[in-house]
Amino acid sequence: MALDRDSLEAVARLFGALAEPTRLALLQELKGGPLAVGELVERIGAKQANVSKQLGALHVAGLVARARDGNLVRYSIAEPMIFELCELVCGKLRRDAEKQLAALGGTAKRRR
Amino acid sequence: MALDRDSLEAVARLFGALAEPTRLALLQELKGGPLAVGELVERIGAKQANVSKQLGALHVAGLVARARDGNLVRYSIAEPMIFELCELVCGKLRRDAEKQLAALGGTAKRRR
DNA sequence: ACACAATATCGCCATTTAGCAATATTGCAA
DNA sequence: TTGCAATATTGCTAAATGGCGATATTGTGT
Repeated sequence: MALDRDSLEAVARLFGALAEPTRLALLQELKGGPLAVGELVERIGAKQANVSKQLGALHVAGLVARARDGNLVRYSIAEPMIFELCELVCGKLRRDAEKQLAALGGTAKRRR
Repeated sequence: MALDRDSLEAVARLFGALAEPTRLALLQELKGGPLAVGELVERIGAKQANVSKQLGALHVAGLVARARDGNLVRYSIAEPMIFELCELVCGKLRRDAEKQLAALGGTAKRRR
């Protein structure tokens, strides 16, 4: 079935939330379990203000959940689906890289 | 395994290519088979210049292939994977919409 | 009350980008 | 060649956005 303009915009917004390296890095860290903002700041080496902002964007998109825990705020993955998304994309990138290698005369690559 | 900064940027670029309603509309039309630029212009009701531009973006991202056919240029899907991506996203949006409905007291929804 | 730590928000700047009109390119036919 | 149709590109403007420093908010102690 064909999606109407509004649905396409909603899909685009969701993809847009995944279209930034910093946000992807945050999601990657959260894959291991909930983390507080400060821990995320240390791990990805970005400024606190920006980490907070990007977490806010992920939260608005419904991809992460927030939970106050005393003085800190713990974020967690709200949509495990995003890892399937990333796997699909990584698969394409791997295929592209292998093609590139082959075109440059790399050693034969295994096909599974 | 954790992706490095460059890989995250590559993934982000790919998601970015899917983060625009017009480009999603183009891909949706191409799902039915290859189409020339003019046909796409008619179907999605956008200006020719913009359609050409967005098709170029999709091509750079490696999502569509172009083939000259006489005086026209036919585009086609180069990565069927994108439809799995969209299906995952649409699934989430449907779940969200159902939740919203339930919260507002909508009729009971079937669980599969 | 106070001080302090963790997080969020604000104002700003620089970059990116969708859309547009106009123009350039490309290929076909006469 | 000339003319015409299909597509691409260019120059532009307006809007969105990532990152920054500074500041505001919130919660926990004392």
